Amino acid sequence: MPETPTVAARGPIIRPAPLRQAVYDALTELIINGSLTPGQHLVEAELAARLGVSRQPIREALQRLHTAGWVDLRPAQGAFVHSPTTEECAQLLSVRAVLETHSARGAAQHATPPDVARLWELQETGLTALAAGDARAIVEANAALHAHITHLSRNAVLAELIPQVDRRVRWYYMPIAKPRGKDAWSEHARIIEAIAEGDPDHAEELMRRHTSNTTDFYCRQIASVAGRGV
Amino acid sequence: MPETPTVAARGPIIRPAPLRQAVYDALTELIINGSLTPGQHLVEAELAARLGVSRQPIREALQRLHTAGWVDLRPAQGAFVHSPTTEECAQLLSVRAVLETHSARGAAQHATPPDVARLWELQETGLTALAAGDARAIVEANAALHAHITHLSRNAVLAELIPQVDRRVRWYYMPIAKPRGKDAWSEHARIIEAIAEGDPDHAEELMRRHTSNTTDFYCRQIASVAGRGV
DNA sequence: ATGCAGAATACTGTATGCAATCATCCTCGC
DNA sequence: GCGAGGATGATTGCATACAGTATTCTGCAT
Repeated sequence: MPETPTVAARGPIIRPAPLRQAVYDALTELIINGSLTPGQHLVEAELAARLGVSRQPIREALQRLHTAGWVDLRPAQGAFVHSPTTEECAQLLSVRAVLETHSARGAAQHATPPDVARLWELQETGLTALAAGDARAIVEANAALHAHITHLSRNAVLAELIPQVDRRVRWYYMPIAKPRGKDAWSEHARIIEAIAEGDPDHAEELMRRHTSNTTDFYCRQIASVAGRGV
Repeated sequence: MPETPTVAARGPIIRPAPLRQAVYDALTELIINGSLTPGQHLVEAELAARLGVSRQPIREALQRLHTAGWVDLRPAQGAFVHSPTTEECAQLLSVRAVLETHSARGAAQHATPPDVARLWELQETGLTALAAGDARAIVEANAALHAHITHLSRNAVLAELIPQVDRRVRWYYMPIAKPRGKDAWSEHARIIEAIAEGDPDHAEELMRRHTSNTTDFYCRQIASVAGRGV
């Protein structure tokens, strides 16, 4: 559009960077914060108008959202916000457990002292968020810590795959972040210690138990609430 | 890629015109068989002319190829066929090992007699290809068998993630398929037996050793050719 | 009143056109 | 001779336009 992109107070994209990326970020945000509810039909023209762009970047972003598992793309019918089921959450957590366990082993093999120092920093951030009781900050810190452990594993494929799973887990994990937090972060500390000592077997085993605990906690929480699966 | 077998019951497969899917398949084929070499710049207009479609489906297919790891997409510069490194191959194989191991466990827990019968059919196909010495058929049968084991794990997330890794492994695996074949398929047989007996621990352990053997074989092969291993 | 058939509508899928950007190469100055 | 700057060609990114198809509403017959 010939309009000057200077005035972009709300909603519309501000960055002169690739539009599809901005659209992708905007849509994930809208899905995470609940502006777009599971099962909702996403009309391309509507989204285009809402974000102030044409349908083309919208389509490309929807493709990426599809491969990332955020939306279901049904041919000749359009995009729908993905509706997570309890089975899928459990599967997601189980796969995440396997991948994270593997990355913990790699991290213990490759981590350097500066790397470990960075981990302790992230651990501190998490504890602060936990003390403040900010669920969103807790989840974010948790993701940052796990992401860095993945990074330390020096495995590009792992680093590419885990975020795909982890971001979705993050979404489902939000409601249980606070009650689970205390135990989780003390487990984190032990994992970091094992990585610092360069003990792959120990780090792997600790991460296995950590993710297993998280999964169990989630399943129990779901069971106690019952009927949260759409 | 396998469509959901739950609905694929009757009626001729009516494909309205999923051009992007056809383009995606065509391009992957071109990459696998070497018509498009690693590092090559993929010009949209050129591909469009070559496949007889417009640039739009090409663009969408390239997006998917990017997320699948087949091409690198550099902003404002275009798509380039991904150049695999030996480190990446090793990482790919290690991640695949972890995921396949997990899926073998799931398969042993959920497989029914008909499922097992199907596995034996696929095993037979593989042995036939092995006897014929057709490298391509061997790799294909191997992929089919592993894919079915993944399917039997009844884990949608796994079924979504593994092909992303496996198809790329398939590509790198081609050169070593024949020499590795004999041992691989006898190991397959034992894994199928464990699944048939519903023994998750045994199936998991066998698959772990199987993938480990494949990884080692690959690394040794690379080392003997290039002179530098991992 | 209910079920079905037909048309209208809305949306997706595809094609084409235009502007911005990047790479390359030639020319000019030192 | 060598490096810097600008011009030119090519290619991507975005927008718009058109065609095909699924959905929905309406009207009619049962």
